[in-house]
Amino acid sequence: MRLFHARGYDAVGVAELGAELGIKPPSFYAAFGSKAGLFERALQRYIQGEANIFARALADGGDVATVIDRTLALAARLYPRRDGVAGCLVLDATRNSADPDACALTAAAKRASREALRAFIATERPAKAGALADFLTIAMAGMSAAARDGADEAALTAFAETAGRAFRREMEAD
Amino acid sequence: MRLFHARGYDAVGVAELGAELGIKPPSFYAAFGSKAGLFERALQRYIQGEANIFARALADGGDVATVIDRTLALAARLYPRRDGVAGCLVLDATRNSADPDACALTAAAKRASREALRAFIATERPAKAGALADFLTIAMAGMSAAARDGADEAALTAFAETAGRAFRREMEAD
DNA sequence: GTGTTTTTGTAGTGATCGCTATATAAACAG
DNA sequence: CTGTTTATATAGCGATCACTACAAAAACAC
Repeated sequence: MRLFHARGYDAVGVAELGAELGIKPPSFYAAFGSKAGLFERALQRYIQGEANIFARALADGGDVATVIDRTLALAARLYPRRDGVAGCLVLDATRNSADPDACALTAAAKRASREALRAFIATERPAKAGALADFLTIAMAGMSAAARDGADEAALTAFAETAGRAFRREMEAD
Repeated sequence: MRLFHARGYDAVGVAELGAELGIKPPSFYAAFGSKAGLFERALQRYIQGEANIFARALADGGDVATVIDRTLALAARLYPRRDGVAGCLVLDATRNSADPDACALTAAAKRASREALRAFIATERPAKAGALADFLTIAMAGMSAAARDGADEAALTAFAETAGRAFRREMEAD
Protein backbone atom coordinates (compact mmCIF):
# COMPACT_ATOMS: atom_id res chain seq x y z
CA MET A 1 0.00 0.00 0.00
CA ARG A 2 2.78 2.38 0.92
CA LEU A 3 4.75 1.70 -2.27
CA PHE A 4 1.73 2.04 -4.52
CA HIS A 5 0.74 5.23 -2.74
CA ALA A 6 4.19 6.78 -2.91
CA ARG A 7 5.10 6.07 -6.51
CA GLY A 8 1.95 4.94 -8.31
CA TYR A 9 0.88 1.57 -9.62
CA ASP A 10 3.05 1.28 -12.72
CA ALA A 11 6.24 2.65 -11.20
CA VAL A 12 6.56 -0.06 -8.56
CA GLY A 13 7.51 -3.54 -9.72
CA VAL A 14 6.54 -6.97 -8.51
CA ALA A 15 10.14 -7.67 -7.50
CA GLU A 16 10.16 -4.68 -5.19
CA LEU A 17 6.77 -5.53 -3.75
CA GLY A 18 7.97 -9.07 -3.07
CA ALA A 19 11.12 -7.78 -1.41
CA GLU A 20 9.04 -5.48 0.81
CA LEU A 21 6.77 -8.37 1.76
CA GLY A 22 9.72 -10.71 2.25
CA ILE A 23 8.51 -13.19 -0.35
CA LYS A 24 9.71 -14.36 -3.75
CA PRO A 25 7.73 -14.13 -7.00
CA PRO A 26 6.11 -17.62 -6.84
CA SER A 27 4.80 -16.97 -3.34
CA PHE A 28 3.66 -13.55 -4.42
CA TYR A 29 1.55 -14.99 -7.22
CA ALA A 30 0.28 -17.82 -5.06
CA ALA A 31 -0.91 -15.27 -2.51
CA PHE A 32 -2.28 -12.48 -4.70
CA GLY A 33 -2.71 -13.92 -8.18
CA SER A 34 -1.27 -10.87 -9.86
CA LYS A 35 0.15 -7.44 -9.27
CA ALA A 36 -3.35 -6.04 -9.70
CA GLY A 37 -4.58 -8.54 -7.11
CA LEU A 38 -2.27 -7.11 -4.48
CA PHE A 39 -3.23 -3.61 -5.54
CA GLU A 40 -6.89 -4.46 -5.06
CA ARG A 41 -6.21 -5.59 -1.50
CA ALA A 42 -4.13 -2.50 -0.83
CA LEU A 43 -6.99 -0.34 -2.13
CA GLN A 44 -9.50 -2.11 0.10
CA ARG A 45 -7.27 -1.71 3.12
CA TYR A 46 -6.88 1.97 2.30
CA ILE A 47 -10.60 2.56 1.83
CA GLN A 48 -11.57 0.69 4.98
CA GLY A 49 -8.96 2.45 7.09
CA GLU A 50 -8.47 5.95 8.39
CA ALA A 51 -7.73 7.22 4.89
CA ASN A 52 -11.47 7.19 4.15
CA ILE A 53 -11.85 10.77 5.25
CA PHE A 54 -15.52 11.10 4.35
CA ALA A 55 -16.43 8.06 6.48
CA ARG A 56 -14.47 9.56 9.37
CA ALA A 57 -16.09 12.97 8.97
CA LEU A 58 -19.52 11.34 8.73
CA ALA A 59 -18.98 9.33 11.90
CA ASP A 60 -18.68 12.51 13.96
CA GLY A 61 -22.19 13.59 12.98
CA GLY A 62 -23.60 17.01 12.13
CA ASP A 63 -25.42 18.51 9.18
CA VAL A 64 -24.22 18.25 5.60
CA ALA A 65 -22.19 21.46 5.54
CA THR A 66 -20.48 20.55 8.81
CA VAL A 67 -19.53 17.07 7.65
CA ILE A 68 -18.24 18.43 4.35
CA ASP A 69 -16.14 21.05 6.11
CA ARG A 70 -14.71 18.29 8.26
CA THR A 71 -14.01 16.12 5.24
CA LEU A 72 -12.13 18.87 3.46
CA ALA A 73 -10.18 19.72 6.61
CA LEU A 74 -9.20 16.07 7.02
CA ALA A 75 -8.00 15.94 3.43
CA ALA A 76 -5.88 19.02 4.01
CA ARG A 77 -4.34 17.39 7.07
CA LEU A 78 -3.87 13.95 5.52
CA TYR A 79 -2.71 14.73 1.98
CA PRO A 80 0.62 16.57 2.44
CA ARG A 81 3.70 14.41 1.88
CA ARG A 82 4.84 12.33 4.83
CA ASP A 83 7.46 9.63 4.41
CA GLY A 84 7.33 10.02 0.67
CA VAL A 85 3.58 9.50 0.51
CA ALA A 86 1.24 12.30 -0.56
CA GLY A 87 -2.31 12.73 -1.74
CA CYS A 88 -4.96 10.05 -2.03
CA LEU A 89 -4.16 6.50 -3.12
CA VAL A 90 -7.53 6.08 -4.82
CA LEU A 91 -7.36 9.36 -6.69
CA ASP A 92 -3.75 9.27 -7.85
CA ALA A 93 -2.22 5.79 -7.74
CA THR A 94 -3.28 4.88 -11.29
CA ARG A 95 -2.78 8.27 -12.94
CA ASN A 96 -1.15 7.64 -16.31
CA SER A 97 -1.19 3.93 -15.62
CA ALA A 98 -1.20 1.66 -18.65
CA ASP A 99 -2.83 -1.20 -16.74
CA PRO A 100 -6.59 -1.35 -17.42
CA ASP A 101 -7.27 -3.66 -14.46
CA ALA A 102 -5.66 -1.31 -11.96
CA CYS A 103 -7.40 1.67 -13.53
CA ALA A 104 -10.76 -0.07 -13.31
CA LEU A 105 -10.22 -0.68 -9.60
CA THR A 106 -9.56 2.98 -8.79
CA ALA A 107 -12.32 4.11 -11.13
CA ALA A 108 -14.80 1.95 -9.24
CA ALA A 109 -13.58 3.31 -5.92
CA LYS A 110 -13.92 6.86 -7.21
CA ARG A 111 -17.47 6.20 -8.36
CA ALA A 112 -18.33 4.72 -4.97
CA SER A 113 -16.81 7.69 -3.18
CA ARG A 114 -18.68 10.18 -5.33
CA GLU A 115 -21.94 8.28 -4.83
CA ALA A 116 -21.48 8.22 -1.04
CA LEU A 117 -21.02 11.98 -1.09
CA ARG A 118 -24.01 12.48 -3.38
CA ALA A 119 -26.32 10.30 -1.31
CA PHE A 120 -25.37 12.10 1.90
CA ILE A 121 -25.83 15.54 0.40
CA ALA A 122 -29.17 14.41 -1.02
CA THR A 123 -30.52 14.04 2.51
CA GLU A 124 -30.66 17.84 2.65
CA ARG A 125 -30.52 19.01 -0.97
CA PRO A 126 -31.72 16.23 -3.25
CA ALA A 127 -32.15 18.53 -6.26
CA LYS A 128 -28.54 19.63 -6.39
CA ALA A 129 -26.79 16.74 -4.71
CA GLY A 130 -25.15 15.60 -7.96
CA ALA A 131 -23.70 19.00 -8.78
CA LEU A 132 -22.48 19.49 -5.21
CA ALA A 133 -20.87 16.06 -5.19
CA ASP A 134 -19.12 16.90 -8.45
CA PHE A 135 -17.81 20.10 -6.92
CA LEU A 136 -16.35 18.22 -3.97
CA THR A 137 -14.94 15.48 -6.17
CA ILE A 138 -13.06 18.01 -8.29
CA ALA A 139 -11.91 19.95 -5.22
CA MET A 140 -10.50 16.86 -3.53
CA ALA A 141 -8.83 15.76 -6.76
CA GLY A 142 -7.13 19.15 -6.78
CA MET A 143 -5.99 18.85 -3.18
CA SER A 144 -4.56 15.39 -3.79
CA ALA A 145 -2.79 16.42 -6.98
CA ALA A 146 -1.43 19.59 -5.38
CA ALA A 147 -0.19 17.61 -2.39
CA ARG A 148 1.65 15.29 -4.75
CA ASP A 149 3.22 18.38 -6.29
CA GLY A 150 4.47 19.46 -2.86
CA ALA A 151 1.69 21.64 -1.47
CA ASP A 152 1.90 21.90 2.32
CA GLU A 153 -0.84 21.63 4.90
CA ALA A 154 -1.25 25.40 5.19
CA ALA A 155 -2.02 25.83 1.50
CA LEU A 156 -4.35 22.84 1.46
CA THR A 157 -6.14 24.02 4.60
CA ALA A 158 -6.67 27.47 3.12
CA PHE A 159 -8.11 25.86 0.01
CA ALA A 160 -10.28 23.52 2.08
CA GLU A 161 -11.77 26.43 4.02
CA THR A 162 -12.48 28.43 0.90
CA ALA A 163 -13.96 25.39 -0.80
CA GLY A 164 -16.07 24.66 2.27
CA ARG A 165 -17.48 28.18 2.28
CA ALA A 166 -18.19 27.94 -1.44
CA PHE A 167 -19.93 24.60 -0.91
CA ARG A 168 -22.13 26.06 1.82
CA ARG A 169 -23.11 29.01 -0.34
CA GLU A 170 -23.90 26.85 -3.36
CA MET A 171 -25.92 24.60 -1.12
CA GLU A 172 -27.92 27.41 0.41
CA ALA A 173 -28.44 29.35 -2.82
CA ASP A 174 -31.95 29.63 -4.35
CA MET B 1 2.93 16.30 -27.59
CA ARG B 2 -0.31 14.47 -28.24
CA LEU B 3 1.07 11.12 -27.10
CA PHE B 4 2.63 12.54 -23.93
CA HIS B 5 -0.59 14.40 -23.20
CA ALA B 6 -2.83 11.40 -23.74
CA ARG B 7 -0.94 8.75 -21.85
CA GLY B 8 1.70 10.47 -19.72
CA TYR B 9 5.46 10.61 -20.05
CA ASP B 10 6.41 7.13 -18.84
CA ALA B 11 3.67 5.24 -20.65
CA VAL B 12 4.74 6.27 -24.13
CA GLY B 13 7.93 4.75 -25.50
CA VAL B 14 10.63 6.12 -27.73
CA ALA B 15 9.76 3.56 -30.40
CA GLU B 16 6.20 4.84 -30.58
CA LEU B 17 7.30 8.45 -30.60
CA GLY B 18 9.67 7.68 -33.45
CA ALA B 19 6.95 5.90 -35.38
CA GLU B 20 4.63 8.90 -34.92
CA LEU B 21 7.35 11.26 -36.15
CA GLY B 22 8.29 8.96 -39.01
CA ILE B 23 11.87 8.57 -37.85
CA LYS B 24 13.98 5.72 -36.49
CA PRO B 25 15.77 5.70 -33.12
CA PRO B 26 19.15 7.07 -34.33
CA SER B 27 17.49 10.03 -36.00
CA PHE B 28 15.36 10.53 -32.91
CA TYR B 29 18.41 10.82 -30.68
CA ALA B 30 20.27 12.96 -33.19
CA ALA B 31 17.33 15.38 -33.22
CA PHE B 32 16.28 15.48 -29.58
CA GLY B 33 19.14 13.97 -27.57
CA SER B 34 16.83 11.96 -25.37
CA LYS B 35 13.21 11.16 -24.64
CA ALA B 36 13.22 13.97 -22.09
CA GLY B 37 14.61 16.29 -24.76
CA LEU B 38 11.58 15.74 -26.97
CA PHE B 39 9.31 16.10 -23.96
CA GLU B 40 10.90 19.45 -23.17
CA ARG B 41 10.14 20.69 -26.69
CA ALA B 42 6.60 19.34 -26.48
CA LEU B 43 6.13 21.18 -23.18
CA GLN B 44 7.43 24.42 -24.66
CA ARG B 45 5.13 24.09 -27.66
CA TYR B 46 2.23 23.43 -25.31
CA ILE B 47 2.99 26.38 -23.06
CA GLN B 48 3.52 28.79 -25.94
CA GLY B 49 0.36 27.69 -27.72
CA GLU B 50 -3.32 28.03 -27.10
CA ALA B 51 -3.16 25.62 -24.17
CA ASN B 52 -1.73 28.44 -22.03
CA ILE B 53 -5.16 29.44 -20.85
CA PHE B 54 -4.00 32.13 -18.42
CA ALA B 55 -2.07 33.91 -21.17
CA ARG B 56 -5.13 33.76 -23.39
CA ALA B 57 -7.43 35.04 -20.64
CA LEU B 58 -4.95 37.80 -19.82
CA ALA B 59 -4.74 38.92 -23.43
CA ASP B 60 -8.43 39.80 -23.47
CA GLY B 61 -7.94 42.33 -20.68
CA GLY B 62 -10.10 43.20 -17.69
CA ASP B 63 -9.60 43.29 -13.95
CA VAL B 64 -8.19 40.39 -11.94
CA ALA B 65 -11.50 38.72 -11.12
CA THR B 66 -12.61 38.92 -14.74
CA VAL B 67 -9.38 37.41 -16.08
CA ILE B 68 -9.51 34.63 -13.48
CA ASP B 69 -13.11 33.82 -14.34
CA ARG B 70 -12.09 33.62 -17.97
CA THR B 71 -9.10 31.41 -17.15
CA LEU B 72 -11.27 28.95 -15.21
CA ALA B 73 -13.89 28.93 -17.95
CA LEU B 74 -11.22 28.22 -20.56
CA ALA B 75 -9.91 25.32 -18.48
CA ALA B 76 -13.41 23.90 -18.23
CA ARG B 77 -13.76 24.11 -22.00
CA LEU B 78 -10.28 22.82 -22.85
CA TYR B 79 -9.77 20.03 -20.31
CA PRO B 80 -12.48 17.46 -21.12
CA ARG B 81 -11.30 14.48 -23.15
CA ARG B 82 -11.11 14.97 -26.90
CA ASP B 83 -9.38 12.43 -29.13
CA GLY B 84 -8.07 10.62 -26.07
CA VAL B 85 -6.47 13.75 -24.62
CA ALA B 86 -7.72 15.28 -21.37
CA GLY B 87 -6.56 17.72 -18.74
CA CYS B 88 -3.38 19.75 -18.77
CA LEU B 89 -0.11 18.42 -20.15
CA VAL B 90 1.95 20.41 -17.66
CA LEU B 91 -0.11 19.39 -14.65
CA ASP B 92 -0.57 15.70 -15.39
CA ALA B 93 1.92 14.35 -17.92
CA THR B 94 4.53 13.40 -15.31
CA ARG B 95 2.18 12.21 -12.54
CA ASN B 96 3.70 9.06 -11.09
CA SER B 97 6.60 9.34 -13.49
CA ALA B 98 9.85 7.71 -12.41
CA ASP B 99 11.95 10.03 -14.60
CA PRO B 100 13.46 12.87 -12.56
CA ASP B 101 14.36 14.91 -15.64
CA ALA B 102 10.81 14.91 -16.98
CA CYS B 103 9.43 15.67 -13.52
CA ALA B 104 11.80 18.62 -13.14
CA LEU B 105 10.56 20.05 -16.44
CA THR B 106 6.90 20.01 -15.44
CA ALA B 107 7.72 21.20 -11.92
CA ALA B 108 9.46 24.24 -13.37
CA ALA B 109 6.52 24.94 -15.65
CA LYS B 110 4.12 24.66 -12.73
CA ARG B 111 6.21 27.09 -10.69
CA ALA B 112 6.27 29.54 -13.60
CA SER B 113 2.52 29.23 -14.04
CA ARG B 114 1.82 29.81 -10.37
CA GLU B 115 4.17 32.79 -10.32
CA ALA B 116 2.48 34.35 -13.35
CA LEU B 117 -0.86 34.04 -11.58
CA ARG B 118 0.55 35.42 -8.34
CA ALA B 119 2.19 38.41 -10.00
CA PHE B 120 -1.00 39.30 -11.86
CA ILE B 121 -3.17 39.02 -8.76
CA ALA B 122 -0.64 41.11 -6.86
CA THR B 123 -1.45 44.07 -9.09
CA GLU B 124 -4.72 44.38 -7.19
CA ARG B 125 -4.22 42.41 -3.98
CA PRO B 126 -0.50 42.20 -3.18
CA ALA B 127 -1.06 41.07 0.40
CA LYS B 128 -3.00 37.94 -0.47
CA ALA B 129 -1.72 37.23 -3.96
CA GLY B 130 0.17 34.14 -2.84
CA ALA B 131 -2.81 32.56 -1.11
CA LEU B 132 -5.11 33.37 -4.01
CA ALA B 133 -2.64 31.91 -6.51
CA ASP B 134 -2.45 28.76 -4.40
CA PHE B 135 -6.23 28.51 -4.45
CA LEU B 136 -6.31 28.72 -8.24
CA THR B 137 -3.41 26.31 -8.62
CA ILE B 138 -5.21 23.68 -6.56
CA ALA B 139 -8.53 24.33 -8.31
CA MET B 140 -7.00 23.90 -11.77
CA ALA B 141 -5.14 20.78 -10.67
CA GLY B 142 -8.53 19.41 -9.63
CA MET B 143 -10.13 20.28 -12.95
CA SER B 144 -7.33 18.65 -14.89
CA ALA B 145 -7.34 15.51 -12.76
CA ALA B 146 -11.14 15.25 -12.89
CA ALA B 147 -11.08 15.69 -16.66
CA ARG B 148 -8.60 12.83 -16.90
CA ASP B 149 -11.04 10.78 -14.84
CA GLY B 150 -13.77 11.50 -17.37
CA ALA B 151 -15.45 14.67 -16.07
CA ASP B 152 -17.37 16.45 -18.83
CA GLU B 153 -17.46 20.12 -19.73
CA ALA B 154 -20.70 20.71 -17.82
CA ALA B 155 -19.27 19.49 -14.53
CA LEU B 156 -16.03 21.38 -15.04
CA THR B 157 -17.87 24.56 -15.99
CA ALA B 158 -20.04 24.36 -12.89
CA PHE B 159 -16.92 23.93 -10.78
CA ALA B 160 -15.19 26.80 -12.58
CA GLU B 161 -18.08 29.15 -11.91
CA THR B 162 -18.25 28.20 -8.24
CA ALA B 163 -14.48 28.53 -7.91
CA GLY B 164 -14.57 31.88 -9.67
CA ARG B 165 -17.20 33.18 -7.25
CA ALA B 166 -15.18 31.87 -4.31
CA PHE B 167 -12.06 33.56 -5.68
CA ARG B 168 -13.85 36.88 -6.01
CA ARG B 169 -15.17 36.69 -2.46
CA GLU B 170 -11.81 35.74 -1.00
CA MET B 171 -10.26 38.57 -2.94
CA GLU B 172 -12.76 41.16 -1.78
CA ALA B 173 -12.90 39.98 1.85
CA ASP B 174 -11.48 42.20 4.63
C1' DG C 1 32.68 11.68 -61.32
C1' DT C 2 35.26 11.37 -56.91
C1' DG C 3 36.02 11.81 -52.07
C1' DT C 4 34.06 13.32 -47.81
C1' DT C 5 30.56 14.24 -44.57
C1' DT C 6 26.06 13.70 -42.79
C1' DT C 7 22.07 11.05 -42.14
C1' DT C 8 19.70 6.94 -41.81
C1' DG C 9 18.27 1.82 -41.19
C1' DT C 10 19.41 -2.53 -39.16
C1' DA C 11 20.30 -4.75 -35.39
C1' DG C 12 21.24 -5.25 -30.80
C1' DT C 13 23.06 -3.38 -25.99
C1' DG C 14 21.99 -4.54 -20.96
C1' DA C 15 18.18 -3.87 -17.95
C1' DT C 16 13.65 -4.46 -16.29
C1' DC C 17 8.82 -5.68 -16.90
C1' DG C 18 4.93 -9.15 -15.15
C1' DC C 19 4.82 -13.78 -14.71
C1' DT C 20 5.92 -18.98 -14.54
C1' DA C 21 8.10 -23.88 -15.26
C1' DT C 22 10.73 -26.79 -12.69
C1' DA C 23 12.90 -28.62 -8.88
C1' DT C 24 13.97 -28.61 -4.08
C1' DA C 25 12.65 -27.97 0.74
C1' DA C 26 9.25 -27.92 4.30
C1' DA C 27 5.01 -29.53 6.39
C1' DC C 28 1.95 -33.01 7.36
C1' DA C 29 -0.84 -37.65 7.41
C1' DG C 30 -0.52 -42.41 8.36
C1' DC D 1 9.91 -43.36 9.18
C1' DT D 2 7.37 -43.28 4.71
C1' DG D 3 4.50 -41.14 1.31
C1' DT D 4 2.03 -37.26 -0.08
C1' DT D 5 1.07 -32.56 -0.32
C1' DT D 6 2.12 -27.75 0.10
C1' DA D 7 5.16 -23.96 -0.32
C1' DT D 8 9.36 -22.04 -1.61
C1' DA D 9 13.69 -20.88 -4.32
C1' DT D 10 16.23 -20.79 -8.62
C1' DA D 11 16.15 -19.65 -12.97
C1' DG D 12 14.29 -17.95 -16.96
C1' DC D 13 10.10 -17.00 -20.09
C1' DG D 14 9.00 -13.40 -23.94
C1' DA D 15 8.36 -8.60 -24.18
C1' DT D 16 9.61 -3.95 -23.73
C1' DC D 17 12.44 -0.20 -21.89
C1' DA D 18 15.81 3.92 -23.31
C1' DC D 19 19.56 4.04 -26.01
C1' DT D 20 23.62 2.99 -29.46
C1' DA D 21 27.34 0.58 -32.46
C1' DC D 22 27.91 -0.10 -37.03
C1' DA D 23 27.36 0.07 -41.77
C1' DA D 24 24.84 1.31 -45.88
C1' DA D 25 22.86 5.15 -48.21
C1' DA D 26 22.17 9.90 -49.20
C1' DA D 27 23.86 14.53 -49.68
C1' DC D 28 27.45 17.55 -50.53
C1' DA D 29 31.96 19.86 -52.11
C1' DC D 30 35.00 20.24 -55.76
